Amino acid sequence: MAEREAERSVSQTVRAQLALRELIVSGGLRPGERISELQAVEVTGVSRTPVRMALVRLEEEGLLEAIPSGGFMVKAFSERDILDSIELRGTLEGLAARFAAERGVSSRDLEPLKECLNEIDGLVRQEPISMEAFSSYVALNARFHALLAELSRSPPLIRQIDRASALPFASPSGFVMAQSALPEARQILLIAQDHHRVVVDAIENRESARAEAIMREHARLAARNLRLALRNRTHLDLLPALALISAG
Amino acid sequence: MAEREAERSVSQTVRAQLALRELIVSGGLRPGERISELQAVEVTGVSRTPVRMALVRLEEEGLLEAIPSGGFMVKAFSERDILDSIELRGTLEGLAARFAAERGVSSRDLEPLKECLNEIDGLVRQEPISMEAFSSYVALNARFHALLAELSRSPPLIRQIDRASALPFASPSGFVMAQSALPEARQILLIAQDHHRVVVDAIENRESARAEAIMREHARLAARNLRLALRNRTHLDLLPALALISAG
DNA sequence: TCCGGCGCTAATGTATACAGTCTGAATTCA
DNA sequence: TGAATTCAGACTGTATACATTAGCGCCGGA
Repeated sequence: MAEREAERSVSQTVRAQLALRELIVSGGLRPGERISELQAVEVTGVSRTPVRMALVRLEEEGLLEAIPSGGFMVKAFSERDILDSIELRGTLEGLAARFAAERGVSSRDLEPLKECLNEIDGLVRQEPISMEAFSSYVALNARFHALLAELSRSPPLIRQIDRASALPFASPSGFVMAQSALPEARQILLIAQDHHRVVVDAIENRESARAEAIMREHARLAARNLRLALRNRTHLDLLPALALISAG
Repeated sequence: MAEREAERSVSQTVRAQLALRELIVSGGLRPGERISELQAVEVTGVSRTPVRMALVRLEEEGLLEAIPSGGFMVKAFSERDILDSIELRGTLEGLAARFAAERGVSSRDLEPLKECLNEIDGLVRQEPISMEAFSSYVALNARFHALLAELSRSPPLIRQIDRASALPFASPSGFVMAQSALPEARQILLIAQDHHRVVVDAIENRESARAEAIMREHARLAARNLRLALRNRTHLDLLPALALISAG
């Protein structure tokens, strides 16, 4: 073993999990397609035991589905599933925002959030948003949402949001980048950024109801945009990617 | 192998998972206590491989926590964690109720819910509620909440509710039964049952906002009762049990 | 030609052997 | 006497061998 000397620090299980997740979200395996252990062994380069562990974790994560007769397949999501997931996440994040506002946060805690906001501002200011900028936006947006969840100071809620976010919003694939060329993209991003700003303001002023409402609205906007996007391009393959951009 | 001929139908992994979960929620292992694989092997009677799978699943489920240096320990929950979990579940169930109301359900779909309601009615009618009746109530209440989640027709949401419900509400242990003797128990059950009735009515009449609001209120009542109960008896060991009764 | 049964192959589920590492204690030196 | 270092034990992480089962194709009969 130890064929690859680099990055031997992390466990084989984690490496397998990352590799398989990447394979799934990048579209290397079609939804509904079976994923055999030996196949996974070849892909990841580790033994069957860590591969199995990774598969179990990915199942719990929601990316895989157990086949009754044994083994796993890539989980397939309907359009409705993804729309629901967006609203679900919005609801959870609304609760997180409410908790943050109710519990009260110091301005010191809000600092990272505001930094994030400013960085995003710098990105969306560009007129046609470059693919690189859009890529950065995706990362920053994820960071903002993660920070917001943390602000709730509720481990159970943070955990749940993590679970809810993991799935249909996973892939920063090529499809996503392609979306950045759309003329509406910048508009969506500007509105989403406005939502971000409002929620920070609401939390700062302890307006819990407003904080919760805006995050729900944020999700509703995302869902609406996804629905619109689906009118134009009906490739189901694009769903995860579209969900990502729509989730703003 | 096959030392126990009975129940060879289910896989070793599932058996191990059930046995270990029972061990944890029944209090056989204290929160924070480490659970070694060999120990688990002795308890479950299966080999290390299925035991490991079960441990990973239980970690993803939230009952266990990974120790950085390796292995797992029983997860410890603070009072705040449990209160948050109750509110979290209420929020998710509120969304489920809203989905059900928005999407519209046939009276045929509501039939099982109403049956459940009637059965609970029969139980709470008794003046001092017997331990057996209370035990039945716990089961029926869980059934009601599961049915409600199903009514949302949203697999992602159902899954999430399942996850949120699993944890601090797990153990139907002896402690729970002891609670049934409390004089306030019946009052709590009656109010909770009223909530149940209202949500079914709201869904039937497509009042989505009302359906959502009542489930949130339901959770808030539960949280308040738990807080009150904690004033009297401050044993942290009782938390899961108290959460269960308070979750009504 | 079609249907059914039988056998094979391959993949999963399980068990166990092996290696690396962390913990804890005991011993030794300052 | 205290602290540090080393050694031993155990436990996890990993790899692989074994068994069982499900799926699938082929062959034979109607």
